[in-house]
Amino acid sequence: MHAVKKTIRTMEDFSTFVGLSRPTVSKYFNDPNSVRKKTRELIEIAVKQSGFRPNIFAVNLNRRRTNILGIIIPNSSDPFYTALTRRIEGIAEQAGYLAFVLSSDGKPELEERAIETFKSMNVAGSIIAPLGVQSHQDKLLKLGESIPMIYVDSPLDTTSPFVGTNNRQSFQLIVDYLTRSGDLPCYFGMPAVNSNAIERRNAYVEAMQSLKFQPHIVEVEQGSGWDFEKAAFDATVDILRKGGFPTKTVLCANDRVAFGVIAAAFQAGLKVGRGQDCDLRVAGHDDQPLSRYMCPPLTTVAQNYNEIGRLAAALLFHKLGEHQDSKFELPANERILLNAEIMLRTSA
Amino acid sequence: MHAVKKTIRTMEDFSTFVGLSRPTVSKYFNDPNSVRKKTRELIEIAVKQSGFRPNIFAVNLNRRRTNILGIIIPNSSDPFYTALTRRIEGIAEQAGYLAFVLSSDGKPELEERAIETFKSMNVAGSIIAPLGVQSHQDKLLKLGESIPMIYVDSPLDTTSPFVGTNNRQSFQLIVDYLTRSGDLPCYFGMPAVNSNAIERRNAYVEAMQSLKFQPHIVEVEQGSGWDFEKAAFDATVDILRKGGFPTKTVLCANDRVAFGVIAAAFQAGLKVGRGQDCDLRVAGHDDQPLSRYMCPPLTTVAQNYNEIGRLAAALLFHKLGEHQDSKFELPANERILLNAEIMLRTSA
DNA sequence: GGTAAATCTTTACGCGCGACAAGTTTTATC
DNA sequence: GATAAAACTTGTCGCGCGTAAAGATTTACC
Repeated sequence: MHAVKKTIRTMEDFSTFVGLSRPTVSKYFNDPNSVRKKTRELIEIAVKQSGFRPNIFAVNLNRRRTNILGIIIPNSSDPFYTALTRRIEGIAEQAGYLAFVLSSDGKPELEERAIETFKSMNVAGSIIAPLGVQSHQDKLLKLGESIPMIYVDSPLDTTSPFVGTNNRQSFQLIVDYLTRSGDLPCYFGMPAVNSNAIERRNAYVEAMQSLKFQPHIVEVEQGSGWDFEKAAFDATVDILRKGGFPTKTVLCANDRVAFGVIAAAFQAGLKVGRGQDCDLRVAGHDDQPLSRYMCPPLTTVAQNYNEIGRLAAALLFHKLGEHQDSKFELPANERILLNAEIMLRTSA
Repeated sequence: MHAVKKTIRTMEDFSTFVGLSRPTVSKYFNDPNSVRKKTRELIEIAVKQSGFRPNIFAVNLNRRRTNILGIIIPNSSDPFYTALTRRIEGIAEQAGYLAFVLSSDGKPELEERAIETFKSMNVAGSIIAPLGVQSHQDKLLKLGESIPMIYVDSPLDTTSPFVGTNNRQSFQLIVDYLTRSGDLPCYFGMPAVNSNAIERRNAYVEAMQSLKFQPHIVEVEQGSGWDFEKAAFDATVDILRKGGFPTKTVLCANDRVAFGVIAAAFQAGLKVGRGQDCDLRVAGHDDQPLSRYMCPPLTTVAQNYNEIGRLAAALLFHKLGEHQDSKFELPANERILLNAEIMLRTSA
């Protein structure tokens, strides 16, 4: 702390500082285990002292494969995607990769720009929550020819590697519960921002039919983008003015839709919940962080975003040929559907 | 679409494809206006056809200043920060910069890592929402010596460039309203994750005293990190069990705290709102996207995150010597406190 | 049409590091 | 202590592009 060294900028500077040759230091940064233990400790101490980190651009310019992972999510304000992202970021960092997150913000042109940015960065691999039918399928598939890509949340097509929630299972679960415990659920959709919108709708219908019940669908206005709460709120206000929902139980395509429905119901003076004195039951899907703090706490189905993130990363690393910890058991195939877990609270 | 050209990878390839020399093309990518209109159009057409983008690493390796901006936020799941981030990302992109967002996730060591990552990327400038007292002040200030840094949300110290909300004004506003319209507000704090925790507390006390009222502070348990809702929920459950709040109006340090309070009050059978039949008024601060969909809709003070983002970016670009649009009026000094706007809804 | 200015081309260097080859020193093994 | 293997050093090349200098060509203007 008393001697101010000449500023160490390059790996050259750093290597003379440590008293080693640059290639040796370079080897260390590429794989710490590729140098002798004594050398490794020497370098590690010097790193702490000097705070040196190799220049990211120089490292990745002249490398077969960069250490950058590209992540694209459709909405950066949705806690589900941010939580998923954080999980992947953490795993990536542990494996020595840097996760670069871009949001397509619901807009296909931004998704395209993100793809091009990743191309210009020569990312090693990519994890993408696509915009669905509006996605630049061709561009994504083309990028997928040169680098491994994993899709999450909603599949791009029927063949690309995918990790997400089994909507059929999750809706079976919640429909089962709702039909057993009260009024038949009608289904309140979400804007068709990705394939989940259609899939969940179908999953609901299927679940109802398997129980020999008549499905009831409440169509939500399209074109409202990712502001689910507002779309659902406005639609519910409208529905309540026109006589109410077809049944006294509303199963929403996701929690954010449920937030809008509950807010509108509350403001219309309706009491939401499963009590005797309640007017409406509302259930969601996803288990957002705030769902348990709703009034009433939202009954929903929890997507296992931790597992989705972990498996997507595992799948990606597998394709990158990374030797993972043995605890990272490899998924059997490349299309993984995780089961969801029902979260019984008091809204339904 | 019929002729498949030889794959264009480098700027060299691209320049022969366009029929220009590489330095000219290079000039174009650095500043499209530095080449003749005719040439510019030529290149632009070729870019569309080929989808070529210069390799980011090569570009930034040999440049006085990179085109990367580093952004650090303390919590990637908080809609306030993600909204702020999106705003900055958009402005950065328009100016030809790439915004790289990292989250310190409330942990000082992650904040330090983020700083080091940005150093190794040689970022042109940085916008940071610091962790406050726990921040690596020394590292941040040291980084600030070599590149321009702007702080947002909560100041690092008393001298560094800063853009944020004027807590004194905003709390004056809400305290004024609350005292005028009903019971005196007590103050429900937030975990001391940054300097806002202290500042807002003081702002409340000051506002109360200026009105000759006795301030009442409800201390919140520390050490709960960024899970504000849970901390507030648990604390409220405890408080209600022990006889309730000191007054019948609770002014929360932020909306997420208010969510927790409202949820706990609801589950305790209390009615929240400003009606005659209500047991408790609850007000927040920030105006989160979900606040208007709470039950009841949350009365709060809106931080102008759009302006915070815009001004932080403007300040940064100014320091980078970028010539901005004239509509970007330059802030007079480097510490900008924005006024907040009260959002009267029905919770208080 | 002549001249200067603007714009382009050609040529060359180097950013910081990965990668590889060839030579030298250290470590492990018996 | 001899021998081979492991680990290191020295030296060199090139990734794709920014940048600068010097010369060739085009444009603008009277």
